Amino acid sequence: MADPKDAARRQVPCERCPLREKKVFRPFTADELAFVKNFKTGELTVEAGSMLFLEGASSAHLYTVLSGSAFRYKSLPDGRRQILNYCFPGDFIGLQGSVMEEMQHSIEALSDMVLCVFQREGLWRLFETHAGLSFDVTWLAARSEQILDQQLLSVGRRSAIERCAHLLLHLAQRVDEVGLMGAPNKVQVPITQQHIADTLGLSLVHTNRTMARLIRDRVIRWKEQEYEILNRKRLTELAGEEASCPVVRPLI
Amino acid sequence: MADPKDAARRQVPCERCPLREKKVFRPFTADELAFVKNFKTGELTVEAGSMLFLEGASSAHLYTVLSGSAFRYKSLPDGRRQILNYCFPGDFIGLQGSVMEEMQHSIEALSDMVLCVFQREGLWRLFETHAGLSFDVTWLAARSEQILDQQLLSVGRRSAIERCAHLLLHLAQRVDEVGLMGAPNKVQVPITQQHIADTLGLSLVHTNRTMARLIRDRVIRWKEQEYEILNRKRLTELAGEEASCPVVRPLI
DNA sequence: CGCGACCTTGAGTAGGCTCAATGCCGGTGG
DNA sequence: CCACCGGCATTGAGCCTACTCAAGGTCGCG
Repeated sequence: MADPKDAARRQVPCERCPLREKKVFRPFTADELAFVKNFKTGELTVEAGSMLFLEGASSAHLYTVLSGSAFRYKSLPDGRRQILNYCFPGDFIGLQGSVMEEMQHSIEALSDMVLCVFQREGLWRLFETHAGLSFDVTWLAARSEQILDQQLLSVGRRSAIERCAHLLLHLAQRVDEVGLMGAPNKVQVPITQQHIADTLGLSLVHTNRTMARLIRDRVIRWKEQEYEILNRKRLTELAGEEASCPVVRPLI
Repeated sequence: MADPKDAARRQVPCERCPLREKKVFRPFTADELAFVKNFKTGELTVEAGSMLFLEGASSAHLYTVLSGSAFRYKSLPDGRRQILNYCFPGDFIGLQGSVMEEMQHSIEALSDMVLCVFQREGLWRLFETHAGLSFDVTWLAARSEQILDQQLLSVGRRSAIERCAHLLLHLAQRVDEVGLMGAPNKVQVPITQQHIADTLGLSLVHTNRTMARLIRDRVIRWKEQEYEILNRKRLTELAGEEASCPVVRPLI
């Protein structure tokens, strides 16, 4: 797990990284690209279900997701679990671990993943030599805080069906941003209803019944590895909020 | 509101800022201190109840809380409100607004406050010239994300009494860190039970009943402008978690 | 064919919600 | 000085959303 020996050798050179072409990511200067290329120490391939980070452990690495997805969570001593956020391609993860001594959350791969690996010390050089990239790191931190804010609003103040609607839209948007939406409105994310329950602070049974309502009313279609949005208008009404427009962001 | 004309003239010079003496804040170099002093453009005094930031507006300012406290929240169109976090002396607020175009949350003063004012553009100079301070800004962003993680775990997965216990301990610790705890275990924070309810995702009535249990069992004492922890051990048991140890942090 | 992972469904319960009233200040204006 | 009002805390009653416990059902895989 996170063992450098597993790092794949077939590196994709950063300047030809397929992610970088997506329009959500801001163009980098040649200099920035060169730095990032050097900052990157390898690639890591992990299987679905692997732990990328473990609460309480410390971590020497930072990652950028190249492909696949993961989720970040915290647990209570008795096993209750709260999923905090999801990680998709382009997401920069592990900053907390590089900045504090000890991870306060765990991250588990939802699917097989490929990750760009960076060393914790490299981050310091980044701050010393590249103001623009430093700002980007901060920007990304602020953005993930924003997502967390939304999530907290949902869990604290929305009803079960509103929470489901909001989450389904949120995931759809994030997947779409990185061009992973299969057919239009087909969201391919390998989550189970248990994941949804743990994200929304609901029980599995109640989540199932709530999703069943959405399915019965033909608002969505649900399959094990993907779902489809059939009635986006209705889903948005239920979520009771605008879907914030996608913003151009850095890819480190 | 946030009007530069209100900026008080009686600036405290940063090098003699009383906050800076507290041991929670890391010592700054003379150079860092000089930069921050220059970065600071004034002070702002606001009354309890004022809005520091408004969801949907944009903001040209960043603040560091010098005295007083505030809370950060989001609302749903129908008025349901979720408090996301509290702001105490030493907290650096408004980063989201400086980094994104538009605020995604509001901040309201709980008490009269004095704030250090910084200009958004100054932040860019900070990143260009001071790697250490840039890292600090990122560190602070990561830290507030951590607090949010804890909060989300609470709201999503803890019972009402566990949530109350956790929040009361959390606030106590934050207040203590900056040396604002009155008598030992006396936490002076001007929050109402409505604030607690909105923080924890509970109704006012249920919050009241839950607090009543804590009061009846002599775990805490509750007054309008402060509460006192009578039985910290019990409160910690209820919260079902360690109170994370205070960490040395930067003060910008 | 059995097993594990996931989804479904039923039944009963309870934690937390809403509505509604009351009590208790402290401030304000007549 | 008193009456009134607004903000906050408190309490009762009834309800409902969401939870728990418990069984299946389906599907893919070894």
